[in-house]
Amino acid sequence: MNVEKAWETLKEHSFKRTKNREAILEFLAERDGYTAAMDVGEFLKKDNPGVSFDTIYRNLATFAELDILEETELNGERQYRIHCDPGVHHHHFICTVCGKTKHIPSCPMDHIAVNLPGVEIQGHKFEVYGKCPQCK
Amino acid sequence: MNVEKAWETLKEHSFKRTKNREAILEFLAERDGYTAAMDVGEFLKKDNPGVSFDTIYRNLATFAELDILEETELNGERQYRIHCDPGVHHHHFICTVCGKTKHIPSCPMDHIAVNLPGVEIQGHKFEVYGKCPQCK
DNA sequence: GAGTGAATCGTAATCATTACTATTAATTAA
DNA sequence: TTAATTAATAGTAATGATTACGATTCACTC
Repeated sequence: MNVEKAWETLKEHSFKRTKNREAILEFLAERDGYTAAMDVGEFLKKDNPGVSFDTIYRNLATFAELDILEETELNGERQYRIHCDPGVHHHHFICTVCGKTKHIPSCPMDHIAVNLPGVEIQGHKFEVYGKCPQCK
Repeated sequence: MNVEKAWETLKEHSFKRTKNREAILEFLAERDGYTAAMDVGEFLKKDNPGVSFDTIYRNLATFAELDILEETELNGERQYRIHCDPGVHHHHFICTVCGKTKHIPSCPMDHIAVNLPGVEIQGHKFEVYGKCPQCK
């Protein structure tokens, strides 16, 4: 998912092109891992010191709903990254030091015979944690 | 893991037998799914209205460290359950309505060729979410 | 360029969790 | 069995991320 594509998606859904949204996408496009919502906010403050929590959290949630960003929760913090392969279900290795991720294309739900009679499966979470080569 | 076994483990590590700890174990032994820390606290208040956050969180964390309880984080809340198969690595299906769990004995790490050269794997999380037969 | 609703600001509230000190209680050993 | 000692707890304040909301500003349409 590149930034151009994201703007197309936003336009399709009648979202406006604002400085804050530009800054969020610009920032996350440069990173290749998960970033906490608060850290995104810190970046926005460089250009816009008065940016409000409302703006940060609302836009990140909007982007996640539109599948522009991927979202996860780590250590009680919400984390976001640019969708690395939109539309294709996958998982991640996540570095616990720097947040960088590695794509894991396979999904445990395909490989594991999950024997759960009578239940209605709505979703799942699979993440691998550790240290990336740079942080070891 | 039954309550007797838990007390043995606690004794081995020189933890004292207190009313609060008895109540926590009694409560969680009766449940067959994850329960939020705050909900455990609510139960403690029945017998001990003045119980403090410190007591609730400290004991739950202690129990998790001793492998008496299993711990997870769901919707930004810490959740605990009696360890259903201590010492044997496994995962859970978790009902998003009532919190009840079903044991998943297999682990994706055994079945998936995770190709992550150079990384140091420290852990992983695999949970399946949905509705149990009673909550459908 | 004016009108309109979306987006934002500024700030307060919420909610789970953490922190800390004084007090109480469970165990140990005399 | 009691006294000593040390863990455990109560009570309460602080923290930190997130949510909420009225007032204002801004992006886009006509």
